[in-house]
Amino acid sequence: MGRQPCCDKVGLKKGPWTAEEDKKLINFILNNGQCCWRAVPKLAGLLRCGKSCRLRWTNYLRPDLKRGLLSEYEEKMVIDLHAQLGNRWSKIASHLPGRTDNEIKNHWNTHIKKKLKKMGIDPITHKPLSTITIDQTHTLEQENQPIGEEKNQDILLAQMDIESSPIDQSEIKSEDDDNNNNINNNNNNTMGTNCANNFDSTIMEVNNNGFCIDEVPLIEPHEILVQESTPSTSSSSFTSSSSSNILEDLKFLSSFDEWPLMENNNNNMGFGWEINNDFSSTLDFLLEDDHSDMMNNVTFDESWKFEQLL
DNA sequence: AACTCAGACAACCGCCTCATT
DNA sequence: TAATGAGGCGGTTGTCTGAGT
Repeated sequence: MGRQPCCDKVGLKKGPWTAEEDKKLINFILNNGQCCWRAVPKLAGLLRCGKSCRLRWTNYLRPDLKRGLLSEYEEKMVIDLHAQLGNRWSKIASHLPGRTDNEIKNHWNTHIKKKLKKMGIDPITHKPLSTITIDQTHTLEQENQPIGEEKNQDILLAQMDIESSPIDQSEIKSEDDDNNNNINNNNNNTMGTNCANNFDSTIMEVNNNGFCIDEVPLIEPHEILVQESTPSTSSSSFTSSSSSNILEDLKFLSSFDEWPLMENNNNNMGFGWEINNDFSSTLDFLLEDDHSDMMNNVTFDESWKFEQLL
């Protein structure tokens, strides 16, 4: 009956992943692709649960991930999407290529929540804090319902200067049945908002085509124009490395032609790993004579590539 | 220098849905 | 059809780091 268990949890390693484990997982996925996570730890020689491997890959090692802080535009999108979808981080993440649900969730909890509170907006209800009672807040928090009202959206738009986002309301309609009541109620409120007006053209187009957002990605990576922002030097990408020598850790990635490459528009942040053909030789050069100090002088684009590798 | 504290984020846990047997 | 596990998801915890004292 049923399937075999994903793993016997005896003797499995927990906690932060080491560079060595990352190497093993990456090599395995590169050679075998993503399939049957249950078998991955054994085949890759890892003492991890398959679930842990999947999480590590999807949240951290995937080559199409963008690292670093969310741009202002992405942040606005997250706020906008959260107002409509609530804490459905995976849905929100699906609109932000290269970002994971975990990353967005963390960013929401650590940055955006505070930002909104500072602005006098309840991060759960997206209502102005002054116009909502504690009881209401508590109730809504428990129910975790996305709230949207014209007034609130106006305030949000005014304060955050939110641009039109490419989300479409059909996504909300296509949600699970158990959410439909709440969502539909929410739609009644949001569909007439300025925010919704911004989506009108998209909505019409999508509805006419009969697409379901769960089936068709709304935004292809190459369609997104993320405003280039000054890269944050406080990016966690470097600090999170469990290795003491970043360049050494990059050695194993010498066969870059195996990684999926994506074209990069010069005006945009790249999606995917945009790596030059000679990047591996550049790495060799850096490794050979300890040119790590050069890392401090690389351009934004170059440093971004390095960050993607870490 | 040592300690405390808070912020940030990676990773885990438990639940849910759906596919498989 | 029921039982079971895989994969996905959201909430929570653990760990690391830097700032402040």
